Formats: sequence, structure tokens, C-alpha cells
Amino acid sequence: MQEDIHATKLAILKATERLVAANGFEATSLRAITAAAKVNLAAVNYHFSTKDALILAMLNRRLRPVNEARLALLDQFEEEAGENPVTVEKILEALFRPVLDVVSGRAKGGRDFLRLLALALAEPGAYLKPLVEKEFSEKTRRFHHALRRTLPGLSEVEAHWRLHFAHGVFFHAVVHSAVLECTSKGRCRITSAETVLRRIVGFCAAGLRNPA
Amino acid sequence: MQEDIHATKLAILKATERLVAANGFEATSLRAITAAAKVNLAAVNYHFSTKDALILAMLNRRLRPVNEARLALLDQFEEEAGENPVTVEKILEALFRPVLDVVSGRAKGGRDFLRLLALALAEPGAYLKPLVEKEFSEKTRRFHHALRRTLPGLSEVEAHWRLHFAHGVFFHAVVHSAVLECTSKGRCRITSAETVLRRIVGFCAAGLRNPA
DNA sequence: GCTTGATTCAAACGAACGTTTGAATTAGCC
DNA sequence: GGCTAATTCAAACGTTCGTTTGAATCAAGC
Repeated sequence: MQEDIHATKLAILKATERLVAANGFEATSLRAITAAAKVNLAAVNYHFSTKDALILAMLNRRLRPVNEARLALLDQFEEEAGENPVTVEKILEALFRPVLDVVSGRAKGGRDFLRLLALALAEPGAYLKPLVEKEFSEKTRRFHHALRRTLPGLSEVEAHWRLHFAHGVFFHAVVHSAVLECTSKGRCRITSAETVLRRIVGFCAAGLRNPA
Repeated sequence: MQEDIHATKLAILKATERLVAANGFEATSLRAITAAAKVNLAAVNYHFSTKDALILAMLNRRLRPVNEARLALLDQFEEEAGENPVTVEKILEALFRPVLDVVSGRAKGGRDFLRLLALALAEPGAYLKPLVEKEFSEKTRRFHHALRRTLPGLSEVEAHWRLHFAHGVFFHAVVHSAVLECTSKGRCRITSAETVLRRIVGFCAAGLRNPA
């Protein structure tokens, strides 16, 4: 369905991603986007109706494959585990590795994808809510179920809260890594996806398992 | 020094806080701010030079007392502990309770303060960096030192990382509580500052103590 | 090869923005 | 009460924005 996407549409999406990452939502004008994409100014309104819809489409283009990859990885781990529940560490890896792959991947636009998501989420008006509801519902359901199977002591609400906390660790660590680098005076920085993933998983696994 | 702040200046700051929280940075015009504050349009440029400086002043107005309260609370806990190191739970409480006080306080503008900070942090250009460096440096130093005294097994960098993770838990839980409420289908919501603080502290304490 | 629908294009629209200006007003001081 | 600096004010400046329009161009089916 995305294969036969129009070349103009794709060029606009790519340019939007790059420019918004560099300058922010409001600071990126349709004129800058269409100039970078080498398309006509009116093409945005023709293909996406409005600027807001373009932003949503841009985010969703990254978000959907990530969530699909998360589910696929969880599938794989569950299959490998056979009868046994998947370990907490594997659950966390299935949650975070696909995002790290995008963020640290070769694709230029992916690098700032998470920060843009954070920006959009923090924006008032909750205009991301329909997207969140649609794209996150199955992911939430599956990982929530997996976690409760692994840690049967967790109540339903407690599992929700702790998964939310784990997302917070990952989100904050990746999006605001510059803050850590600043406050630690350069002593802490993300060198590789693997090492930061190990740190995050270690911290979150302990928090998830906490019996209290 | 803030006592004798000019009435016009204060009115602008308050109006800015309220409007930016409701509509976002770029969507809030100086005209809307000055209209709400019942001051002249040019007063903003007169008292704050520029719109960006106004935003910074607005954030700093909340940030500074919060960080002072954090340090005061840590002082108190250290005094109560006497010779012993402060418990991990107390350290976390000193970090997060002052923020929760602002967020859940009576002051209307405080409610969205953390979200605005998240928004500003996620914005490109790192124009918050000088503010972070200035306002966070002592806080970081003191809490980092306290944590390493309590958990001597942590290396210096590891302590930095884990404190960063703990901030992520808190930040995400409070700022994006709407996402949790959405994905949990309303089963999880912040009912009181006390209960959410207990959950957060429990999760983070386990993560901080994790020996691995 | 004409028709029909989809797409691109240059141009303009109307509105809103942050900032500046220079005069008017106010407040503090001798 | 007159001098000075600080503050407020109405008005305008120049720019940029998202969107619309209507004609031009392209693609494909018959």
C-alpha cells in the first residue's frame, strides 16, 4: 500500500521530516518543505489537505513500521521461549530495539524521529491522540499481556504503570541525551545503541521486577 | 529580587504561562499575551526584549524555586539521617516531590509547567542549554554525590545514567500521563500526588539499586 | 486522437506575526 | 514645580505564513 506511493508525496514526507527535525514544527514552512522537495507549493495541500495532516502523516510513516517490528520481535522471543514466559529483559528488548534501530539507523530522518514524537506529544490539544489510540493499541495489549505472564505478581494496573515507567526511561534517555551529556559534563554520552540498550534494560528490568 | 518585580512584567509572565500552556509556543502570539495581561503590545519587547527571552523567563520563574526546594529537601533529609547516608527513596523524594507540588499545586500555571519544559527541551536548537547549565548544575552535583554515598557500588558514570533514567520515569509519567490513561483505557490515572510518587519512587529505587 | 480525470504550476489572497518608532504619560528626585 | 528617566501607548512596518484559484500539463482508456 505504501509501495506505490506517489513520488511527490514521498518527496514531501522526506523533506518534511528533515526540515522539521532541524527547525521544529512551526518554524518549518510549507514553502521551505516544497522547495527542498522540489515540488510545487500547492502540492502539499493537494496531497495532504493541510499542514497538520502532513505532520501526522510524517510521524505515522515512521511509527507504524516501528510498532510492527516490536510485535514481530516479541513474536520471535515468545516462539524461542516455547512454553516458558519470555524474560523481562527480552520483553524490554522487543520494546526498545526497533526504536533504536530507527533512531541510530542510516536513514537521516529517523535520527530525530523520537524527538519529534516527543514534541508532538508534549504539544497541547492532544491532536496525536487518535494516532496513539490506533497505532499503539495492539502493541500495548500484547506487551502488557506478556509482562503479566512473566511477572504474575503484578496487578493489571500495576503492569500498566510500570510499562509506562519503562517507556519513560527509554524515551527520556534517548530524546534528552543531550541533557545528560550536559549535566554530566560530557562524561555520559550514547556511544552505541547496544550499550545504551543494555543500561536501559538493566534499570527497567529491576524496576519492573520490584516486588514492593 | 523577585518581590519588587514590576506589575506589568509579572502580568505578562502569568498570561504567557497560561496561554502557552493552552496553545503552545508558536501558537501563542504576543498580541494574545498582551491582551490577556491587559498591557500594551510593545511592553513585551520593552521588558523582555524578545519573545524568545520571554519564554525563557517564564520557564525560569518556575524552574528556579523548584530546584531550590529540591536542594532544601535534600538538606533536610541529610540532616535527619545524621551520619548515615540518605536512603535511595528519600533521595528520589527530594528530587520529585517539589516538582509534584508545583504541578499539582493551586497555581493554575504550574499545572503545565513540566509539559512546557518538555516541549522546550524537545525543541531543536538547544536554546534551553544555557538555562539547564545554570539552573541544574548544583542540583545535579548534590544529588549525584548523595546517590553515590548511598550506593557506593555505582561508578560515577553509572550514577549519572541512572539518575537520568529516574528523571525519565518521573518526567514521562507526569507529562505524558494522558498517554497512559489512553492506552490503559482509563484504568490508570493520576489520582493524587502521593500515590503516583510512591509508584515512581518504588520503580526508580529498584532500578537505582540494581547491582548488575 | 479525443476525452476524462489526476496532477502540477504560477500567482495571488487575506491574515497574522514580531518588532520598531516616536510621542505621550507617569513616577521619582532636587 | 520643573527636570529626568522610566514606562506606556497607538500606529505602523515589513515579512511571512497557509491556503486557494484557475489555467496548464500529463496519463491513460477506448
